[in-house]
Amino acid sequence: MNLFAIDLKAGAPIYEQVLYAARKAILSGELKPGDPFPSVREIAAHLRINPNTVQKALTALKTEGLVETVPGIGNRVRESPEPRAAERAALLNGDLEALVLRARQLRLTLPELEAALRAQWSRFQD
Amino acid sequence: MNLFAIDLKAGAPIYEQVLYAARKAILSGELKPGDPFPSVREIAAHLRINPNTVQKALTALKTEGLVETVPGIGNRVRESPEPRAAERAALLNGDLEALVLRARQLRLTLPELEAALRAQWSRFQD
DNA sequence: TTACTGTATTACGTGTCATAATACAGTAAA
DNA sequence: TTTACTGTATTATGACACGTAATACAGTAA
Repeated sequence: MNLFAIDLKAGAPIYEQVLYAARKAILSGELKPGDPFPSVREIAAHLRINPNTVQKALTALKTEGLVETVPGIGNRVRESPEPRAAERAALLNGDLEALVLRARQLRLTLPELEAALRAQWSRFQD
Repeated sequence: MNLFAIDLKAGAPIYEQVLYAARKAILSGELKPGDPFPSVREIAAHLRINPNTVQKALTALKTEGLVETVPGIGNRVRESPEPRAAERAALLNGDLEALVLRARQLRLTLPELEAALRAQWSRFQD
């Protein structure tokens, strides 16, 4: 099974790091809709962490609609679901405000920030 | 004493919310360098939280260089310190990547995201 | 039947968060 | 000097999240 890349670091919960790496792999196109998604026990063995910790991340992935489970078989990557307006608003208000705040604190200019944004954007498939 | 606006919500540690609100007040220009910064006990009484929780946020503000303490007198807003290159890189790589990832998940377009970024940017003083 | 899947449950240890109650040093004003 | 503010430090306690551990059960495939 193709295991997406994860390198665990201190400072954030393990299950969140697994969740983030899986999101990144799916949304960047590394894993495509219909592709098999690694099993709980496989990921756990590879990262040498507890299967329960992996399952916590998997539950979140299914809630987000990025992964679906075929009972008795395993998981696979889903077609991306329709986003919800409320989540869009939360990103555009809260998360962006926090980002701008930090950028201001670091004395970045708007052009610098925009350039960095576009650079990150281009790292994903369309 | 002028108390900056804070409305506590569930989901995030209280001291982080106090820290964020203080950062926002200072970086947005609501509180200017040289202005007195509210005392630990004053903020604690206003928000009806424990003074120790406020002090935790204050310690972080001093570490960031946004606030300084005059012993026996109180706190005041500092001149913003020089940003560190490492922190800039962390924002431009890690934080921006996470933002772009979420925006992609919500199927935002790059122009939409850029427009929202500029809108948030304009909410602060230059 | 055997060996994989996901899922659920209970228990334990650890650390963070928040509160609480004090205590101490520095400064200003009555 | 006394009083009343500042920030700071310490210790204790309770609630909760996180991670691990050990099982158990149902569904599917070879």
